Order: sequence, then structure tokens, then C-alpha cells
Amino acid sequence: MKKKNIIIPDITLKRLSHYMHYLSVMQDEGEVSISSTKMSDDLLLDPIQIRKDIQYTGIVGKPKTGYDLDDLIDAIKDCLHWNDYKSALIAGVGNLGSAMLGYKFFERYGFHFEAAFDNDKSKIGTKINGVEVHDVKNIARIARKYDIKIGVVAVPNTVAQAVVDAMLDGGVIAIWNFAPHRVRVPETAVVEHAQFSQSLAVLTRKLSILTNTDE
Amino acid sequence: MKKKNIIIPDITLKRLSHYMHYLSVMQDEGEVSISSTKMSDDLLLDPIQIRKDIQYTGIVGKPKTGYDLDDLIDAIKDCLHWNDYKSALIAGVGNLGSAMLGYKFFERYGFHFEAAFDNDKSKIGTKINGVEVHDVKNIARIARKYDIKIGVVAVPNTVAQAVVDAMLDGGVIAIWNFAPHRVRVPETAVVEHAQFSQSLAVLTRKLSILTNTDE
DNA sequence: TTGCAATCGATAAATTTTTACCGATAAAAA
DNA sequence: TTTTTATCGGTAAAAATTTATCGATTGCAA
Repeated sequence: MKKKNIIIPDITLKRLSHYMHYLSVMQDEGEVSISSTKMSDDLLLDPIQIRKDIQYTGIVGKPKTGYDLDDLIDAIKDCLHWNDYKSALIAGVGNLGSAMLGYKFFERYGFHFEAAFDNDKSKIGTKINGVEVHDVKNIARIARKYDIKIGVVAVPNTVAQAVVDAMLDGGVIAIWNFAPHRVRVPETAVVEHAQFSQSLAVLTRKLSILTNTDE
Repeated sequence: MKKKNIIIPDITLKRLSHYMHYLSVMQDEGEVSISSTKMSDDLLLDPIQIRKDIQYTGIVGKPKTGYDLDDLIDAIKDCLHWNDYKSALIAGVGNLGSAMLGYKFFERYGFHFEAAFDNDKSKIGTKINGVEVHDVKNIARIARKYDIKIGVVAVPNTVAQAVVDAMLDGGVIAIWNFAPHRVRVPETAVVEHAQFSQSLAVLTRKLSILTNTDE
């Protein structure tokens, strides 16, 4: 039933997540179907590109009406594996870590924080948004105990790699890294770097081009 | 002297910001030059791609040694406009907003928060990391007063567009949006969406492919 | 029922991005 | 000095991604 593990370009995956948000809003507004032209008007993207992206999900549309909204949302979620329930742990409960723990949308993505970690004695033992904060020393043990596959890194650069190594040691195979430094993982694991500086680079360059109207 | 406003692909800009971080570390370690092959080994990227990216900055290397490290860093910063001093304001000082205000790396990018805004009476008038929190009602006025061009959005979806409109009204022309919803800006402004869900989509898909070893 | 308008999806073309190749050059070694 | 080696940068090829074209299908209205 499920489409096999075809390769979907990262850029398409990102657009699919974008569509998801939009489609959820449409769903909330009571729509039952959606066309690529309507999506195009609202999202300012090429309708052909939208159709092409949607083809990756395996969903087929109907001429004149478009795509069944519920089916499309479900297919995208399947594609992104947002229908699967996934336990995660997070290291670092500073402002960023706390923001992540309080981000209610994660539930939509099947994403659930099982445990948090910090090295600050005053935080250990407390709960943040219902998630208990443990000593970083116990990352590997607890990851293994709860069979957690995803680790979020929200610690300073200096300890990022050590935290990742502990996660890997505990059986984590997917790292979502928010520290500015890249971290290394073996080939048996995956890492996704979510660095502010990347989108900032795009923004500041765009801004300068906007400003420099001189020829 | 400065290269003209050539178009640099977003993906190259993102890699350039990645190189920046790495090169800074090399600089701290006392290196004075760097070759694309060394970068390739450390960053796990194709050396040809690295050279191609660097060509956009206008820097030329020397056979056998590579690039002058100081020059290269400076050229990338110029390219990303990280050598310019830029005032920004931020709306929303919840956990995410506070994390941004406390992110010390922004100074490296020439990025300085001039003012913060929130609608929470208990926060208005306080300072976070030295930045005063104002009432959101005053966004436009203060943006105009300090001639601020960049606005960071760290508020919930429901008020994101209103906050952006206020920023634009105050003369802001670059929006860095962290709210899950897309926001609209006129053609005279630019917006960069930094949404967690995008990189999460890539991560969860990668993870599933790693897991599904079955054929 | 027939004609019209909207939309899909297949195929093809265009564009962008990545990767390969190779001569030229600088530094180090012989 | 001459040879060897590492690396750059220009050009070309390959691959990936985006955009265009167009026939087929569906729903709606006449």
C-alpha cells in the first residue's frame, strides 16, 4: 500500500511541510478539496511545482476540483512520517530548549518529548511543560531505557558533540542540532542542522539587494 | 571595489554561512590559510563545490596553499553583509524571543537588537539581556524613531501578520519570521521564514529511510 | 445532451546546480 | 635549478530542479 522508499528532494520535503500548514488552515475553514491553482494563489508558488511536489506523495487529483483535502493532508503526513508517534529527548533547557518544549505544534508532527537534560543543578528534577529535566550524565541510560530514536541538541557549542555522542551511545539515530557548530554522527545515524545563521544569511543578503538600488 | 549585486543562490548563501563558522574556528586555532581540500575533509562537502561557492565572494586562492583565511572570512562577511551594522527589533519575548535576545553570536553577524516588544503587561518595561521590552502597540513608532530595517517575529500565529504589518508601517523592510504561519509582505520588502517544521520534515523522512531497511 | 471552463498529469524543454576534467601556477623537494 | 606535488579556476559535462506545453478528464451550465 505504502509507496516505497523513493527519494524525495529535501527542498520538496520542505515545501510539503509548508503545504501541510496551509492545508490544515483550509481544513479548519471547512474546505473539502483544494486545487493547485488555489494553493498557488495563496502561497505564491508555481502551480506546476505544487502538482509536482504532490505527485511525490502518491495522491492523485481530479480535474476541475483538485485534491481531496483530507486525503492530501494524510498523504503528506505519511510522506513526512508525521503520522508515526516518535519519542524524542532534548539536551539543554535554556531559553531555546524551553521554547521547544513549549512548542505545541510538535504534537501535530507525532513528535513527543519524553525527557529533557541539562547540567544545571537547579534545573535538574524540575519539570518544563510536563517534561522532567534529568542530569546530562544520564542521557545514554534514559535514551536506551525508553528506546528513543530522536535527540534534539539545544546546548552551547562547547558541549554539543559530547551530548551527541551520549545520545548515539544510548541508541539515538537521528539528531536535530540547533547548536551553531556542526556535529558529527556515524553513517548509521542522520543529523539535521537547524542553524539560525543560515536563514539569516539569506535575509541579510536579500535586504542588501533591496537597499542597493544604485546601478 | 565591491563586487556588484550578482545573484547568489540561496543554497550557496547557506553554505557560505556554514563555512564562516568553520573558518572562524580555524582562525581561532591560529591557521592563516585554508584549502578547499582541507575544508572538504572537515565539512564533508565536495571541494569543487566549495571552490565554486567561494568564487561568488570574489576571493581568489593561490595554488598549493589555498585561500588567505582572514581575507576569505572578510569576503564572506561582506557577501552576507555581516560586516554591516544592522539594528533589529523583535516582537514576542517568550522563550523563543528570549533565546534570540540571548544569542551572543548575533553580534558576529553585525546584528543588534535595538528593542523588543510584547503584549504581556508584566514584561513591558523590563529588560532582557539589556534590551528593553515595549508594548507591541508602539512597534511602528519605535521602528521609525530608530530607523530599524529588520524585524524578527517570535509571536504566536494569531498575531503574526498584525505584528508584521506594524513593522512594515514603521519602515521595516526585512522580516525574519519564526511563527509557523507564513506572513505576507509587499514587494518592497523581503521575508525569510525560519520554520522548525521544515527541517523537522527532512529529519523525520531521513530517519524513516534509515529505519526501513526492508526492500 | 452538448459545449465550455478548470484542472490534472504526462512529457518535454529550460534552467539551475553539481560534478568532472584539465592546464596553469605556486610552493616544496630534489 | 629542476622536478614534483598540491591546489586553483576556467570550461565542459552531468544531474537535478523548475517551468512549459498539451491532451484528457471532470463538473457545470446552456
